[in-house]
Amino acid sequence: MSDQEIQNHTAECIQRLRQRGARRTRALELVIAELARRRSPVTLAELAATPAIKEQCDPATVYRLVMKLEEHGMVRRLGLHERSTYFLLVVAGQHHDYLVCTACGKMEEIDMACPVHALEAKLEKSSGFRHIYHELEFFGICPACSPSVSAAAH
Amino acid sequence: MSDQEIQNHTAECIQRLRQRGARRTRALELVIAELARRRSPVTLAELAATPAIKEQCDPATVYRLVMKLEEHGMVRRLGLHERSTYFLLVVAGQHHDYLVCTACGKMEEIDMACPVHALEAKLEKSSGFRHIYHELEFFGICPACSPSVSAAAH
DNA sequence: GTAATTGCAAATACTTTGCCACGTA
DNA sequence: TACGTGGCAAAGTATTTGCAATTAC
Repeated sequence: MSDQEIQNHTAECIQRLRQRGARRTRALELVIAELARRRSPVTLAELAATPAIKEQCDPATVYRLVMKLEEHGMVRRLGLHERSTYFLLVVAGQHHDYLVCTACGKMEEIDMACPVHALEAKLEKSSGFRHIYHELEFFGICPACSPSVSAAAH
Repeated sequence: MSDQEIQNHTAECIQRLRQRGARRTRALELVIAELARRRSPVTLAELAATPAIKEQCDPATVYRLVMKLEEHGMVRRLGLHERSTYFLLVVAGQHHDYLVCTACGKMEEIDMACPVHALEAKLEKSSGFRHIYHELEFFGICPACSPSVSAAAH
């Protein structure tokens, strides 16, 4: 996202939160802007360690803000099999799937049409679940790790 | 799986591990058999709390065994957005996707042809990753939770 | 002024490791 | 006997909460 888009999205998120009784605070702005700035999922620790945030917010505050954003559907969590959870800002029209190395943890976005979207509507009907979204990850051994991971794993 | 299939699969797993220097122990048998018996992903805590296991194994042992099984590709971990990780026995020809309620955590298997398998081979070529598998989960609000989760989430 | 928010510190929960005794081959 | 394995206990890491002080409106 461009700086302009980041600003717009940040403003929009804050606006939506304010309509639900939340207050506009510096910490909130910083966290949303940083999430918008990043293109990839981040852990709470990474987010809290961002210089601008680190200087001005307590990690507990970051935690509570991200939880609030998640409650309101503005942030999603991702299970990438690391010890800690990853979070990602929800931006309309944007969706990515990931390819993760089970040996070194390297994660890359997959650039392809996601074949699963079409199923969501169908699934809503058949299951009765609402607000369905999906998460799709591929796991494997990346080229760099290939040599060190022998046939042992299979 | 039937009792017979559970026994067969347990024996096969142990056999494969033994070929790699592992020893046949009671704890190993119990853990694999329990994983084979269950149809759904389990956490380490759940596994360790299984009566037969609880009586005869320390949780740390269960942890180490599951890690070992995972190293050898016999168990996979699943990110279902709970605080703890879920594990699932790998059985050739079996694959399931899941639908999880973000409000109560209820998880159900989805009974449908998985539309993603076909992509794995293609992805191996384009990415250079080896031994690719995928994980696909759908998240949403289940019918039981629908009333209590107002429009707030959207 | 009122209610939401923050920082700090402490409590949980989950995961991981060290070490020595033990069991398997 | 030799080395993988198990139990117990402790350490490490991530997450979550309590509470008083602060800030937004």
